[in-house]
Amino acid sequence: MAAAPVVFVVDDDPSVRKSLARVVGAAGYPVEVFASAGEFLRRPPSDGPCCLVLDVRMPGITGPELQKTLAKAVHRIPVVFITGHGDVAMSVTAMKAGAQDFLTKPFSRRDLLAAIERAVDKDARALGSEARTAEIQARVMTLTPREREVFALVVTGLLNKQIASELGVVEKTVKVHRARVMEKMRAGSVAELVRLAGDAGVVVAGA
Amino acid sequence: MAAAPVVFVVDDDPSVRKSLARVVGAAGYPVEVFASAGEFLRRPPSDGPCCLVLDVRMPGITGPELQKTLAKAVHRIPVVFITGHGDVAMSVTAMKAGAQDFLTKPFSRRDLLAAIERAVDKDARALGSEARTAEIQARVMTLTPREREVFALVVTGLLNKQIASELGVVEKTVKVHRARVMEKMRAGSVAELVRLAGDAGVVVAGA
DNA sequence: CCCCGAGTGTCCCCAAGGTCCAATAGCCCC
DNA sequence: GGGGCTATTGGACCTTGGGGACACTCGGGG
Repeated sequence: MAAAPVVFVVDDDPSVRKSLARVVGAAGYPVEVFASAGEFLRRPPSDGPCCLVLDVRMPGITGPELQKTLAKAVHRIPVVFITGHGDVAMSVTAMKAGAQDFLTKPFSRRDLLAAIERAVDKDARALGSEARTAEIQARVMTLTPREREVFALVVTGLLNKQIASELGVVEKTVKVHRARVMEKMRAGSVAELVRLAGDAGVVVAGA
Repeated sequence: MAAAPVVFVVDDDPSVRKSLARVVGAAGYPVEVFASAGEFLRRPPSDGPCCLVLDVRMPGITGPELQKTLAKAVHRIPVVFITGHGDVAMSVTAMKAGAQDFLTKPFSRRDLLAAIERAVDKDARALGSEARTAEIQARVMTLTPREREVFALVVTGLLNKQIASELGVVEKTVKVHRARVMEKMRAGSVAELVRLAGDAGVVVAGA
């Protein structure tokens, strides 16, 4: 059922594009090639697992610039750099910026495919946890403002009466909100609720 | 109160060692220099924040080999590589293995000190969360086997009676163990307990 | 005017947790 | 071998906290 991971190739050299598309395609990946960073950016973001094989030196937007642009957008996508004229400083910068790999030509297709597999695996995992987080966030969105407040206080471990005085209401009211929170968040227990809050990226204040 | 971050330097070239020690020392870091990886490994592991400035090419154990050795041991320490003859493949391998930075000679002292600061900051943060995890693990160690079982089942959100039937005992017994768990783990609420379990690295099964 | 978010009250039930007490089994030390 | 200690188990009793059911109020927006 899992969508096949897509490999995007961005390189200004037509012969390199063709060669890469052939090698990667032969390994069983759907491939999409782009002649420039701008062309790639105009493409709607992928929703499935994917990775980006990116040339460093290109006219217009360069590889590292594209990497930076993608990082600034939410656009999570693992990058495998390829280059003919790499230097150490460039590779280190790219790796520190989160690149998955950095290959210098000539590289073996084994190395390339290994890098792609690593990148694609990583993306699939990231996608999974991201989907989970999004699902939880969606549930949080269904909460009313007041319910959200109660939610936050419940997961810190406060008693209903403490939450009540914190919010300046009576305990009964807290119970009502609390019950709605449990229902909307689909949590069967406080333990589950706490774990949901954690996975939603919420860092509890009063630790 | 925080112990000053220590910078370890491992380089086989005496003049490089001397020069590095001077530059790093002038920046205010306590410095310890070693002429070989083996010499560094004989040193008792640092307990405070630190980082390792490591030459790549050395007779005997090389820089990357030392990095690998340290990674295999629990020995968390950020590595900043320096080298005179770096190539891209080497730098990429080192970065993928978790190096913080990879500088090629000649590098400015600004670059070196920036890399060291980054590395040391990272280590300080890692040290903090590690200390917290260790503290929690220590509390878990004070639990009896039975208490640990109850602990695990409580953080999954089960009711006392469910835990009881799971363990083949009556509810009362579970309450007793549960109370001891809360006390020994110093948790004031189930929410806190769940967060402690998470921070202890425990992944709950029945998610 | 009706719906929704928010707040509140009253009963009632069940879950959690504490107190006092007690028994059994394994272990270490003298 | 006896005494003390810990882990584990269990019972009776009581208090507090959590949560469901049902009813009612109030203000704002469509």
